Amino acid sequence: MANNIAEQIKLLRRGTVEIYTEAELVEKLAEAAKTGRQLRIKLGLDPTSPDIHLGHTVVLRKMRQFQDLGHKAVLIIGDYTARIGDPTGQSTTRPMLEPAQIEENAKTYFQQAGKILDTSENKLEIRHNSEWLADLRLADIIKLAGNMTVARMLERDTFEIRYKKGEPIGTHEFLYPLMQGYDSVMVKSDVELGGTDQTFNNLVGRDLQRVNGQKPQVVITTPILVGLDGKEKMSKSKGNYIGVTDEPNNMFGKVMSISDEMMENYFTLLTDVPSEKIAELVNSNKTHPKEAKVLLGKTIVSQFYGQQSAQAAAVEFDKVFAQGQLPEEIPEVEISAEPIAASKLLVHCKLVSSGSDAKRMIKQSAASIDNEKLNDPNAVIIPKNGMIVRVGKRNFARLKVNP
RNA sequence: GGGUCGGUGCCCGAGUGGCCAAAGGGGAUGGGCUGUAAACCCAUUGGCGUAAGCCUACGUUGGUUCGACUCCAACCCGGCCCA
Repeated sequence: MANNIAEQIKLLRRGTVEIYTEAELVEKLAEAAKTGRQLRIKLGLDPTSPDIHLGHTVVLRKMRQFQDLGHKAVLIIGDYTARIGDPTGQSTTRPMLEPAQIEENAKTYFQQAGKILDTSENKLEIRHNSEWLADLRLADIIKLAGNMTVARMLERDTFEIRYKKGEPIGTHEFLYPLMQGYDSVMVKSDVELGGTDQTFNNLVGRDLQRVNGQKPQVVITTPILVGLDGKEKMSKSKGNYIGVTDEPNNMFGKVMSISDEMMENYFTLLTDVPSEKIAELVNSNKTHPKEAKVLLGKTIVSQFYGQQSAQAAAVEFDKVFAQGQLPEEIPEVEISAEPIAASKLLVHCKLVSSGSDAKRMIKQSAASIDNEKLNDPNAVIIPKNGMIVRVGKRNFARLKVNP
């Protein structure tokens, strides 16, 4: 690994928005190099939604870089926070979670995060914040709260925006940044990573550490990855995400659907392709955008499934979408040999959400059987083995007739 | 606690007794153009029913009315102002 501090900084700086402060980071890295002490790199995670997507991997990849430089990842499971119901999600309060559910989620999370992180024992430490938060008494909490002013709290942009818009802000919401900051104190973190949406919370950690006589952590913020729609942040609930457990073909296809403008961002944040190379790839005079995107797709898929699967996904994609051929694998649907109305058949194959939807699709001539367009929802179909039912470009079903 | 405004379909938002499954926009889906890109264009967007039509839906519960998303009452939730 790079021993040169300047090189380390260059590496760590890629794909970050801000480092508070870089000078302090240099100092810590230098000290670590000199004394051999591992830096403690903190990352808080929310155990309410276990499945992780590429948006999460941005910060996880940054964590991995620190690990590769010899430092220790300290993951904090916000189990206590989750038990109360974390309101950080801008508007609505999240539901409280049972401890068992939290553990379940955390397990899934680690399974998935392990695809990015180094999970060897001396590189990873996992803590639950209930460990110290559960024991705090009211007096402790009030004292903690005394470290923060209301004006300061309102600087936080989500609060500021909501306050100006007249949206409710629960008093307890002021406690979350304090709790997270307190986590930093308790694990003696040297560096905290997080998306830009966590900036405020993480900076509070610095304040609290200072108050508690610790050297303040360096806060590194990473960009929020834009989702497939090109507008909003990638999130499961918005459905604009690429999950790390998505099948290779699906993953590749999703990458192919992003807009050209997003490629540079994805290359920078989700791959190790050197920036000079990226510049060439996103310059449409030098590289055809589609070619660049295929490379992007392959690179991303191979991180999770290896070169071979990535290549296969690219081939399959070309076959199905560029050439309009049938995909390799078509879900098989069992059905009885009874004659059935076309619209019902689509419902049976789960290619549409309802009978009405089926009728709509047929009316728009979006549905076909064995490549023949359907035009009458009531047409009677006699199911035959191997019949291919299709709706739109990408929804297929192959019939399997039960005698 | 008092006053006041408001709660509508996935989201935003119009509607203020029948013409309302509810304007408009966003999103989503299907199609066109393409590189399953963007932009743009067209269409669709509660469920059931072959259809006529029926059912469910406008915070909750009751009421007025031939008829309510629209009026009344109570309740629940939220904003703002006052204390």
